[in-house]
Amino acid sequence: MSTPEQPLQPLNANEEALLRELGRVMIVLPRVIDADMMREEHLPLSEYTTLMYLSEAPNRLMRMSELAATCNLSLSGITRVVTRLEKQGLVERVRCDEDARGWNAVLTDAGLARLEKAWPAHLASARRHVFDHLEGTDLTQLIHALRRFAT
Amino acid sequence: MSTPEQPLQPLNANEEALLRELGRVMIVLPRVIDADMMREEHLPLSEYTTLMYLSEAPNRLMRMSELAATCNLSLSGITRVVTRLEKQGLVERVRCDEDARGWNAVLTDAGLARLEKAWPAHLASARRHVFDHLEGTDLTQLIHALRRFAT
DNA sequence: AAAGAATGCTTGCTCCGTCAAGTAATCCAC
DNA sequence: GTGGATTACTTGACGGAGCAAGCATTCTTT
Repeated sequence: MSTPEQPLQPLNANEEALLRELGRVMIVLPRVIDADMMREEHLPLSEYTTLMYLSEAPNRLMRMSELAATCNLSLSGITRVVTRLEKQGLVERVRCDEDARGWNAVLTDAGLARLEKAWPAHLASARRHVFDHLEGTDLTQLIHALRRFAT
Repeated sequence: MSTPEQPLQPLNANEEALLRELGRVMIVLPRVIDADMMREEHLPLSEYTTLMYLSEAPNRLMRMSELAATCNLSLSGITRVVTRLEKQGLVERVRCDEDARGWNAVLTDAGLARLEKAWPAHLASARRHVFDHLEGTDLTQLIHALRRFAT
């Protein structure tokens, strides 16, 4: 390549290998976990995750925008997830007291029950695809690295 | 929960944290790298990856099914990527000599040039979102763990 | 050598998530 | 306190990726 360019060091062999594995995992892992959840619980991973974060919020309630950020979804994305969950009676939308522009998504009792029914499948999937392969890995170090990715 | 169930140990705090970070990275990392590639090169990550793997194949040529597996795409997914690349003149489809059902995707000279133009953007993105945050991480250990995920 | 099974790839359909534009409510300047 | 900007969320249009059905070719059996 003959064009002038910034001094970018190429990757070494280890970095190259990491990048390719990361590419694979990024694509495949969400797919297989979602497939597990669909097969065993007919609950997409996105909906499971949303229920999970809602269940941990005070009063099982979160503003839409807050929920979107927590779930790593766009605002329109969370609108659609919540609409689907609402149709199943698992969450409700209630207007926000202090700001009538805002909406809270609230986890219903049915939603909590659904989550409690579904979590073993999610846990099993996570074990199967992730934790069963972590022997000899320093978790703390790994978490620390992941936490800074894509920020 | 009162239903009988398999003895699933819940996750400890570290595992819980890892799972959530992994959830975030799986979702966000492909998105930001793709966004970088689009902004700087108008080349989606899926197309870049496809060109890259093709460039490394003998004769810059691969069977569709082989390419799909390598790129972690479904067969129909790779059909569509290759069709888009073909429209841009970056790859060609040529019938497979030894089996007329099969097709090879071949990287054209234009495709190779496109790849060489684009890779600095990809490398920079990978550095920015991944490698710049790996200080103090044992790469070999990490690669080894990732390689076994979702298999 | 002809018919039926299997293989390799493509196409039709659908889902899911993004972006951009739209709507409704609030904040701010004056 | 009224008009214009800003904010919170929703909706419409779009695109990417998967599955299942379809089409063409090859293999297998007799």
